[in-house]
Amino acid sequence: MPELPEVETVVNAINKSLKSMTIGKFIIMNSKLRWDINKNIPDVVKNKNIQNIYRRGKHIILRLDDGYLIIHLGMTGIIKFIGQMDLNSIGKHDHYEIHLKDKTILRYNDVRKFGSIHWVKNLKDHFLIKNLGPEPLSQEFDGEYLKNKCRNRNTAIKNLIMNQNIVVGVGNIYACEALFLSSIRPHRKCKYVTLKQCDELAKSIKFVLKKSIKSGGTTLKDFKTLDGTPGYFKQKLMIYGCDICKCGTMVKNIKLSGRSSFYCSICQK
DNA sequence: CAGAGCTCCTGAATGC
DNA sequence: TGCATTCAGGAGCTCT
Repeated sequence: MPELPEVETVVNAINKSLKSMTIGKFIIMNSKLRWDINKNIPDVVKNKNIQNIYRRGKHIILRLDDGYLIIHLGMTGIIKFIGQMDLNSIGKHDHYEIHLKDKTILRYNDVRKFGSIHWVKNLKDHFLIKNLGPEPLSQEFDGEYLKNKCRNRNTAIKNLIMNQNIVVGVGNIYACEALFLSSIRPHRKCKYVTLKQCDELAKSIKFVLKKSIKSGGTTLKDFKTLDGTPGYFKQKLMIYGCDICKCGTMVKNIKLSGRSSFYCSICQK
């Protein structure tokens, strides 16, 4: 499931092939995603140059001459390079293709249809972008920032760090891992989390994300050479999906806002 | 406003 | 073997 590191990996993987290239055509095979793909996109992006490709939170942003494409991978979205020969075999879950003038073809596949693509003139005002919190790897995001957001809040700390309006890019897995590393229980109420703990938590979030980006980088090669095989990096997770903590205690799994939340009742307070 | 729960979707895993 | 049920999860939306 794509969280920030996976999106970063994808952006890195497609950056070289797309930057400064021109879109030849955009083909919609199946417009049904989280939001229906706007039928105007093929016309609007035709012959446009891709000036820049970058990540904002979990969104992939393609900056074109006069607007932006905002791509979200949802849960199961995959962008792969395909060859001319693959054009004949359109899979059940293939949704759209971007054909560049130089014959490079990108195809978007999404089994669960939680992903999306939007065309927008003004990025900052778009509803998916305008309320996003700071990037977790930025200086702005630190213990003090977190502590301020925690004040007077009754919700669980795990909900807070997964809230994209507070900080972007932290999904369920990394939230669990970061809380484990900073010895805080996922259901601890925000208002009871101390500044010291917020410090630890902010550091842990940066740590797990950086580590994953690094190991995501190793799948970058696979991503390209294997021609689209999903490059989910396999990282050793300390707590998510584990049965037993490194301390020997049984790992607990509770539901928070419908999400599986793994923690160790001994190591986390 | 804050926060909990619902919802979209499909395939894998589990139950009888 | 096979049908039915449960679950996973990003995040906007609805309701309290």
